[in-house]
Amino acid sequence: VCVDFLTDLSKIQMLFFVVDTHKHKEKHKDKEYRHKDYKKDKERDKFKHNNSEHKDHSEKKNRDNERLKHTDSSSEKHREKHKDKDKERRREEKVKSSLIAKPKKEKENGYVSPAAIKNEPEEDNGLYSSPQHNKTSRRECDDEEFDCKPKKVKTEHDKKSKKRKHEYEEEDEEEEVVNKDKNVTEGKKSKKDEEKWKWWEEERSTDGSKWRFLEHKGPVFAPPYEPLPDKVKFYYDGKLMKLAAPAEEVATFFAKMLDHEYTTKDVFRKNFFKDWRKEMTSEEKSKITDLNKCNFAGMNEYFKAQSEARKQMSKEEKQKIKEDNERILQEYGFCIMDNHKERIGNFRIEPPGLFRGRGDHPKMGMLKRRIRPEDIIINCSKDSKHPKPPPGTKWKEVRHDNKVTWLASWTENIQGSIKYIMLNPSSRIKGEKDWQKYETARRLKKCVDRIRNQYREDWKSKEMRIRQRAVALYFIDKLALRAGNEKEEGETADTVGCCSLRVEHINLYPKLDDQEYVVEFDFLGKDSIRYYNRIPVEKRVFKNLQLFLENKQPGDDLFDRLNTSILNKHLQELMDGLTAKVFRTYNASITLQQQLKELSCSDDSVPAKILSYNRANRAVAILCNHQRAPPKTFEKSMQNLQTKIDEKQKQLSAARKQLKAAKAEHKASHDDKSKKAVEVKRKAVQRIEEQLMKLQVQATDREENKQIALGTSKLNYLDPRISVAWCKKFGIPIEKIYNKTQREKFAWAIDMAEKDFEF
DNA sequence: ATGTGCACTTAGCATTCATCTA
DNA sequence: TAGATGAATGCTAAGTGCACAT
Repeated sequence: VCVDFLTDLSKIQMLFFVVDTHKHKEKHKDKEYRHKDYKKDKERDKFKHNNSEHKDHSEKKNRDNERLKHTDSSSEKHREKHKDKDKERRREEKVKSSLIAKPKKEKENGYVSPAAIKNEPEEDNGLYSSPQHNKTSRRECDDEEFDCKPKKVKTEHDKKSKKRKHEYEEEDEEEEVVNKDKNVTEGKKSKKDEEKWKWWEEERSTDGSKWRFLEHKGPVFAPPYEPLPDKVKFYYDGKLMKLAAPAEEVATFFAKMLDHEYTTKDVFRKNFFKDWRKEMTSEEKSKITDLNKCNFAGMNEYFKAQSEARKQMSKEEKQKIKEDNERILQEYGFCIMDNHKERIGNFRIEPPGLFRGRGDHPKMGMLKRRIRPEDIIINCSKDSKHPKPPPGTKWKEVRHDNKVTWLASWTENIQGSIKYIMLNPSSRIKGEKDWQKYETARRLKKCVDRIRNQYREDWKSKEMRIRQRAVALYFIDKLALRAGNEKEEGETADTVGCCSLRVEHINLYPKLDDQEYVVEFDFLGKDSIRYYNRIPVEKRVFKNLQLFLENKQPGDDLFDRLNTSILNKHLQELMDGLTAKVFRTYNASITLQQQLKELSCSDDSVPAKILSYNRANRAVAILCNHQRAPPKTFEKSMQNLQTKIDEKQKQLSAARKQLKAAKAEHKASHDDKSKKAVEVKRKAVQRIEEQLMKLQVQATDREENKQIALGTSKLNYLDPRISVAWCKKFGIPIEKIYNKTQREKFAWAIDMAEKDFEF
């Protein structure tokens, strides 16, 4: 039965890339591989792909399941080539402090119902004047927003939803940590109350302000450095050496990472050493001139022992730490925004350390310096209780800008970018934005056909820039590529998106296997994750690409007449609020919806339905190229699971035998007792069958998920209302799909989506 | 058109927590 | 009950896109 069930399942859908563990196992054994020896691998890949048949039939997902993070050596070439373009680094501290918020153009805020005007005069002003509604005359995409705007049906509605909410909470408490919840602080209670606030049933402000009142306690700073005890030794060139605190601190950053691959990389070591020397006394500086002569082993052992000791702590000690953390959370982890207590996302300032850039980052290993109160800009209401800086210190600035959402900010010293302290995803301010994002994507749904027709027309344009724009847009739409902003060279890893693709990132095959006009993409995208895909395109696209490639070097831009701002300007004209990234959201969500429709079968058991959901989710993750390193223990845990399955199977056949025996017994005796025995056995068989099926489903799911990360798409690209509707339709408890954090983030969707919701 | 600063979203990896197993 | 394991959470880097200046 189970085997049949599984084969059926695999028949159902076609989004499967075949997991060829044999071929790929070796490569993935350790993740170190990912950054090494890439060039060779690239060649091998090409070869492999030329010769291996593609088993994946899904058009969009026609890509290798072997996508690796890596380092691209061709970037070197590229950097050389463009060196002349290199601009002066803007590393210098920009301490420009604009005290007052610049008057900005009003932000899109599309959900206000003209019928429900609030009394507050400040809101009246903006109410009808959402720029989005004034600007364009083409409104065909707009209506949706009005359908979904928060409805003001207070009383009635409230009762209903309150009841619903209660149901959720009860389930919550039964399934999760009831007991623990109780003995944790009182503060929890008011938090619980806050969770019930349904901001999505309220009107939105339309004047571009993000809040009216904001009060918080400021950030939590990293604990000060504690010098090492004397027993911890550091040797330079074999000789014992005691470092002064500043240099010692930086040395410990390195010592803690000794086991990490980073510390073997030249760039990392070079950057670290350079910055480390800046922290040394002149005496230290003159002695320590070669990183290779430094012996951090003693420090490294010390930290290992420390973390071991932490693990071995008694229950009481652990409990105390937990309570301390909880206290800090209660004090600093929340703020008051417009009459509601809201959770802050990251209220701790990033501690000092060594910069860990991803991929081939030119700045890896640089010292991330300690942030002091003097570096922090506080943002809060004028009439709020301002946060106090730690005794003896001052804030850099306190401002009152309600056009932004952050509570505190500082400038980071590696890239010179600004870091922010903002609210948790469950907050109103994040939730509204998220909801709005999906509404924009739904508007795109309404006009996507028109836009697609248009770019197909544009492939024929006599203007090069229009053709390039149209082809790029086609990629963004079809392959869900990122926009690809330009980046400053030498400041970050060499990665690209659609508009910044270079000639070296694609290969054209007029004919490949039995397909025509195949484009092969091979480049490093965000986070230096490799995007590898081969895909047949329409002839016209192919011819255009050939045209774009004419007379170009590998390091030249593929779309030399295009950048993201040109593209987005064009998109803005096609639909209000449309940008390149909306396509990713749209295609992700629509794919989920379609896949769910195709894969779900109401006769399936709950685990089977959830497998279907995960597969739909997976299709999206593949589309968006969301990868992960295969877990270190993957093979082992698969084996364990297989062992379990084997055992279950044995159990099952044993149970079946017993059932047979019982039946025979019953046939012979026809008494009540034997009848009962048959029933008991039958039940046992059934139970074991179910367990076995569950295990097998689990195994399938896990195997398919080896290199694919579902979380990112679930959290950022899939309209949660699709999932909620699906759960309601198929009677799946929402907890099976969203964990606690996710349910908090998507509370708005869980509350408002009914089973007939259509993206 | 181009450059730059800023605000905010999206991303994968590291660490911690909870649960299961021996 | 310790230790292993997988899930959840935390952390912060790396994107996108817009406003504004030149």
